[in-house]
Amino acid sequence: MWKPAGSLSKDMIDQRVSVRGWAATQRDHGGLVFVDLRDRSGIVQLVFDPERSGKEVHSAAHRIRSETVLRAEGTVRKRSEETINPKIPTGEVEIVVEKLEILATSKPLPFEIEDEVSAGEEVRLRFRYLDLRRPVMFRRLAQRHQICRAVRSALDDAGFIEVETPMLMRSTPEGARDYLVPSRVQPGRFFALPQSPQLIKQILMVGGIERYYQIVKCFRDEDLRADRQPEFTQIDIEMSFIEEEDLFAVCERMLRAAFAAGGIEITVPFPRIPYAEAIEKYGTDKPDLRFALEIVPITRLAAESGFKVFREVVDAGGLVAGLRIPGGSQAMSRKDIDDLTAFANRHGAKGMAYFHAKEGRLTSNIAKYFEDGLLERIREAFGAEEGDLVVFVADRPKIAYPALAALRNRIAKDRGLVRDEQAFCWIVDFPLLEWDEESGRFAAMHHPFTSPHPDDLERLESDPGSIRARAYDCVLNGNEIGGGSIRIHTPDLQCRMFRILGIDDEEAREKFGFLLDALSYGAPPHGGIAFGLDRIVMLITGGNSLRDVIAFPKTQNASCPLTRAPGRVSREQLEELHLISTALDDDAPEATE
RNA sequence: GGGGUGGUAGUUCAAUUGGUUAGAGCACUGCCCUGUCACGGCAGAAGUUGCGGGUUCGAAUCCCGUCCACCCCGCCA
Repeated sequence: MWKPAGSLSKDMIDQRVSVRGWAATQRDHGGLVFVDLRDRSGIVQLVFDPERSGKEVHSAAHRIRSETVLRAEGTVRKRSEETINPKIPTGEVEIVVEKLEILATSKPLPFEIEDEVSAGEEVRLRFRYLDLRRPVMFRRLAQRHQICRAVRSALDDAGFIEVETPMLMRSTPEGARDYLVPSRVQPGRFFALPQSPQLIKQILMVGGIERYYQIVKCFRDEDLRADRQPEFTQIDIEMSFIEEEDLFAVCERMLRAAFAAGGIEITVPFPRIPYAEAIEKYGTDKPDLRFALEIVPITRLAAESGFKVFREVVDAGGLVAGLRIPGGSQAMSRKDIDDLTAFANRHGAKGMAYFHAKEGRLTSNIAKYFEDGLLERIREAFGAEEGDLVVFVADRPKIAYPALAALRNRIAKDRGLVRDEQAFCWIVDFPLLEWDEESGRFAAMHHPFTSPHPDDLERLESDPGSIRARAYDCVLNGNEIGGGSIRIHTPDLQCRMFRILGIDDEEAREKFGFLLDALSYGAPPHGGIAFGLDRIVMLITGGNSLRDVIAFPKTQNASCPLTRAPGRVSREQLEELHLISTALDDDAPEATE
């Protein structure tokens, strides 16, 4: 007899039903009382009629307030033609209540429970249980669940098994900052929460699991962003006896299933783009391919100009490159261009030069430094047509490319060039190492367990900077949604790799001995990847923030307004853990001088 | 660590740019109301203007510090 509120329909007319849920709104006419009852399935209108509901039930109805929890029993009635509410799916019927039970009452609400959210985020998170009652929030969580189901099912079909891995692990050098957990039993020693189960899943491959996956929480103690939470969920995958293409095929099938669960059809296979090409064309290793707007290098042409800024950059071995903004000369005001320049400055560029394509030639405040023939060759390089604007950044590649990438995204958004589609790609052939200015040594671009490209192996010691890695990222619409690599599976190569990273044999033994040992007992060639589940769900549900697809997210300073975590602990707890806090404690008595 | 935006009633916002009693919508309380669905009507309560200090005859408004939220840079193998 119990029915979900959203399930009521014409088919149930004259049936006696019972519903339970929350009072969304109450319209008390003194005589007639209407209550919109909400549960997670939807809303149905309850009617309290003094004649049909009885005196007691009717008077109890006056006590119903917003978010009163109740159970009602009554008869489904067809609404008369003029009282049908077309705005809700159950709008053709209503329930004439004959029995009413008030199960719980609610204090006045800090904000209204409706999809068009008016409250600020801090309030929403403090009262997350109210926020979650908003239908859109339930839909997002339900969708997340469906996506997980699809992922599990797709990987299951491909022969993967889900294996749980420890949350209390060893802290390892490099990578993000670890969340540490002190050991009570072993004074002065610490566990680390996993940044990802990287090594443990490789050990699983050595253990003959062959195909592992896990939907698993990971922890990184770094600063937050709209698309970064300190605790987040990965779809973690590892496979034995495979090459890159085998993994890509599995992932493409999995992603197609995941997006289908979110009602989005995607095209596979995804284009493969070498890292170097991505940087040259888009300035970034996570290009948004929903629009073209490719970067055009004009370093050689810039060298011929009399423009000092360009000349100096070229002489220092830098890059001069630009973007053609179709119709930009006509559409953009001087202020728009100034704003764009300020934007480029925020992203590291020292300035932004520009040309208008007008009356068949390029003009601007710097055109006088360029001969006519040179201007024409620059115009041709960009294919600039009447009314276009061309903007330039000149700097070291390390500065210029990111600035151009940021400009590219900004311009496409501003000018409405972004197609409504899901543009996936694999970025491949990453460099194995990158030079770290701070420590004055090479660091692994992906991680130290990534296999170098076999063709480059002989240069590993002689020219480490030139080695390609068997690493790859999966990129969607300018977002990195996954990354992984084919791993090193022999102890010799792993030790060579450690040495290049400045980890000597002794330290390698101390910190990664278990891995080297494992690799010594017949490790299969293997590789894997990890996808950011939260990001994927965010992109599928069209959200702007990870916080909208995580039930209980952290705020920007990594705290939880609901539980007020992190909190203080007692002196006794610290002592038990052999810890002393160096932080000034507000609750402690003032230190006297 | 750095840059930006914001913080005023439970909540979302306003306050003529330093001026005398800090307002409005929604929510809340009371009364009235038999076809509403953003119900309606009448009346009412509700404020440490984030916090601390300063300038001033006078501060929500200006200055300094600090806390919180959001966006970005750094950081995130």
